[in-house]
Amino acid sequence: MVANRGYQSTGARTRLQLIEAASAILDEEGYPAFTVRRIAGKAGVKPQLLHYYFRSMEELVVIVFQRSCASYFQMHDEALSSPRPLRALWKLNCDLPEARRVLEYVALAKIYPALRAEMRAAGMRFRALQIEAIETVCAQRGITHPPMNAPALAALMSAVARNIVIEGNVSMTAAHDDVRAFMDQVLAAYEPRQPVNP
Amino acid sequence: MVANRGYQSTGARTRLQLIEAASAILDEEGYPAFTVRRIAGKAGVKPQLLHYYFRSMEELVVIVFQRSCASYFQMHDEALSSPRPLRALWKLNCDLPEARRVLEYVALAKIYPALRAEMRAAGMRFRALQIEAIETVCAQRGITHPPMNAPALAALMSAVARNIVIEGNVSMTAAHDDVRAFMDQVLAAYEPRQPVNP
DNA sequence: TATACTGCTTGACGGGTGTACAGTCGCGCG
DNA sequence: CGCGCGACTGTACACCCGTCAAGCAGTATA
Repeated sequence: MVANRGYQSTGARTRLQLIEAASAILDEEGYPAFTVRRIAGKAGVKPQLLHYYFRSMEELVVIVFQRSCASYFQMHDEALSSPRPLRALWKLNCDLPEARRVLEYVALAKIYPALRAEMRAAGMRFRALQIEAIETVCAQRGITHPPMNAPALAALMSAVARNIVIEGNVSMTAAHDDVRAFMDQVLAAYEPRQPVNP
Repeated sequence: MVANRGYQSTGARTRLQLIEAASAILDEEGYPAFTVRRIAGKAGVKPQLLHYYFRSMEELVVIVFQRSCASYFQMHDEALSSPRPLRALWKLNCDLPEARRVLEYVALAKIYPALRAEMRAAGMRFRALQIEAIETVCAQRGITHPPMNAPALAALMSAVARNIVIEGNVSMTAAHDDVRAFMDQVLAAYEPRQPVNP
């Protein structure tokens, strides 16, 4: 038997290539380029192979999304485990590539109902984690009267970061620094601005 | 000469029908249905007429967007002229159909560069108006130390409202009431919650 | 050696997309 | 009447879309 370089078979390897190509396409060219032929082209593979490995585009897009989620979950988890979880979370929310991706999925969700369901589930999962983290921070730091309740802060961070991306998509950056400063001020009620000195 | 029912000619009337059909399609079915044939079908007209009146889909989408802007400008203006401009603005921002539309345009802007430019211009225009309105409110009510500066508040309102719509698109409503409550609390620093009694 | 299975290729289907352009109809005007 | 013109139609192009069925090479299994 031949060494299989970490893959169960060449088939699984091709499959992975397709998933990665799809992911890359979405990042680099956005939802309009998320098509059978473009993805296969990017993967250097015949378009029909896509239907050999995936029932349909809908199945593929869901898998790609779940993969995004998994990798995001790691970053998310690291952020929430860091010394200043809320600052880290906010920074993660502001991560451009990651936030852009969400918008592409939003567009695709209009076409693929299964993706819609998946996004809903993931969204609620992440929000719940964030709410929990915020409440933990409040408890640990003895913050009894935060500027807003935990769900509101979680939703606020998502909203502001996401809107910066949306507006950025049409080259609108006015007021972004201001709203960033505001968020910084809000977070200051929870966590110090500077990292704890070693 | 025949009475022309308010239109310069039947041609102009058909043209308007197409624009309205395009607008309706975008509202009812979203960006994926924004196609020559669907729009013409909705208008009850042969698809080729679309290219008789418009150079391309890009031209049409820009015109449709400008029309949206014009009608939105009216509402926007009324809101900012009302006794409690910020409350009215917030309510307008939360207007579902209107906010949904923006998302469809965002998706289309990925395809049509001209729309991108148009959206940028419009976005900056509206934001500037809002900032001005916020500053006026502060001046009139003697608010010298608002919770945040005017640009931040303007961006914040857009962001929060827009995110509610985005999440609503995937049936996510968790934390929305909370973040609404927070916005209400923020606005309370500027304007009373209840309308002034007559 | 025969069989079955995996991985992939070939070729094609039906339908949708935006766009182009020559032709036709009806009506007003000279 | 005849001309012109604006409104509209017929027909067509080239391309892209997702999907499917059949076949084929190589390997593993029996």
